[in-house]
Amino acid sequence: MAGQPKYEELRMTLLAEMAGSPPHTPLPTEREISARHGVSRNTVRQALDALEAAGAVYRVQGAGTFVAPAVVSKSLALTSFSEDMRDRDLEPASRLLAAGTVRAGRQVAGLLEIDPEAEVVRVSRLRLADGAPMCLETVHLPAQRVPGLAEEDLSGSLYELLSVRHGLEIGSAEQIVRAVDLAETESALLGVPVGSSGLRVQRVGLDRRESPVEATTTLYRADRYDIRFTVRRTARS
Amino acid sequence: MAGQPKYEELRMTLLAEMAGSPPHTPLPTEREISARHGVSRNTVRQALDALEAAGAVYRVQGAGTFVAPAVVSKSLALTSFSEDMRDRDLEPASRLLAAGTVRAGRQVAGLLEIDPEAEVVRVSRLRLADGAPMCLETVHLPAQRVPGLAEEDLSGSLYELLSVRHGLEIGSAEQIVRAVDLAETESALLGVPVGSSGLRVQRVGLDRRESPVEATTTLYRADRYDIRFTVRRTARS
DNA sequence: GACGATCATAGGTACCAACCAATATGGGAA
DNA sequence: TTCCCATATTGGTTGGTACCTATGATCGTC
Repeated sequence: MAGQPKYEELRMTLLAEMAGSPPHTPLPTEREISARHGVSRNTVRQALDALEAAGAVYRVQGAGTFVAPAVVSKSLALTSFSEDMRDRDLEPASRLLAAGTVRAGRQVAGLLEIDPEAEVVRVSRLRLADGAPMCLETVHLPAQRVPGLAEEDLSGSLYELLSVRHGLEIGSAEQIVRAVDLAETESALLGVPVGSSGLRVQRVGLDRRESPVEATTTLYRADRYDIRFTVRRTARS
Repeated sequence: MAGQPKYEELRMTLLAEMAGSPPHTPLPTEREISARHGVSRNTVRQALDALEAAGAVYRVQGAGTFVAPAVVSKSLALTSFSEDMRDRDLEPASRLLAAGTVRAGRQVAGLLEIDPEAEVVRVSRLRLADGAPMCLETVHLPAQRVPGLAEEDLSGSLYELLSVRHGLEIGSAEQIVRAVDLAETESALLGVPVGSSGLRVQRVGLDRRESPVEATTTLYRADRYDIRFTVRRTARS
């Protein structure tokens, strides 16, 4: 049984040590952390790189590394609905609306990079948070890669099911976010007035090799859901 | 004047070399790149790290590094409206609606972490793309940090103005995205039917020290604008 | 007291060397 | 022919070292 990398362990340790400190508190210097924890400075920098990327610390050359101010928004990560809701201190649940196998069709086929005539499993679910409707979710997966999925228990985390039962790991996803006017049936299912707006998130999940595994359209209630994230200046290509 | 780091130069070189290759084409091994370009493997890995983060390549341990499939969505970056529109091949423009100095008030003061009684510069602009309305933007900045801003030329890029004239560099920003129902005046300004939905992006721009510099609320037309980005699985904290 | 040069110290870049872990492949066994 | 396993190869992790550059406090000068 292998442990996790040292920089990962160090990252956790530093995160724990920082927990109580007020913002802008300086961390020990890289060289000091290196000496104190008995690891090389490379390893320390790897840990700090991760913390910086996560927005937990900021670094200023010549000055030091500092605890970042507590932020409202966490960094954007690829999470399942279940994880997402738990992060928001809400209890996730699910109501299956439909599940079955259909022909892909042009649009879905394009997203999944398969033949339009190929079969896909389509699963529609109403997802609840603390018992109240939060969003409508329709997932498409190539039937070939998930045999028997439509007959399995679809009340929980789909990502987990894909991982455990079918060996599919989603490593990244492309998302397109739009505001939309909800249709009548959609408002009814979500329990909001007709004419309300919603947040539509279209996602294509990719495996480690950047090959499409799932295409999902999620329609969130505008009054209960928002998307929070941090963006950073990057080198212009 | 110093040149750029080697890994940055190497990143550009690799990006150029990859340009014509079809997806999933393997790159040379790290050791080979290292030898061929006369740099250490660490430097190669730094360059590849950047390319991977940008979604240009993907790596599989034991297999190699490969050109990532062309993606619809670019990685999410901190861009100004002007940059954003040019990325979408639209011509940005601006119509100043209002500019002046007011007391911060509780909400804005909270976002900017200043005293509610302190003065802030408020600038409201209607932003156009290819001549048609795209969004309504209202910016708040601490008056103390941007003396005389309200009297300057506000038709172009605000970020550039802040950088050049006031030495303020926005290094990162926190954003909250919601779908909203547009108010009457808003729909009128944006030129969309009453009752349309819009995408509201609330942003707090931070400088290098993670200290708030600007608070902006932008209201996009739902029919012309979407947000595209890639998310990756990260270690759970 | 105000200002500017000096310098210790912080993070940033770059190099080398070694070993670990996942992978793909080819050769040998069934 | 098929399957499995040893193994070479790839990226991943860790250690160590040296030097560069930005920062900020110190100290001297005006």
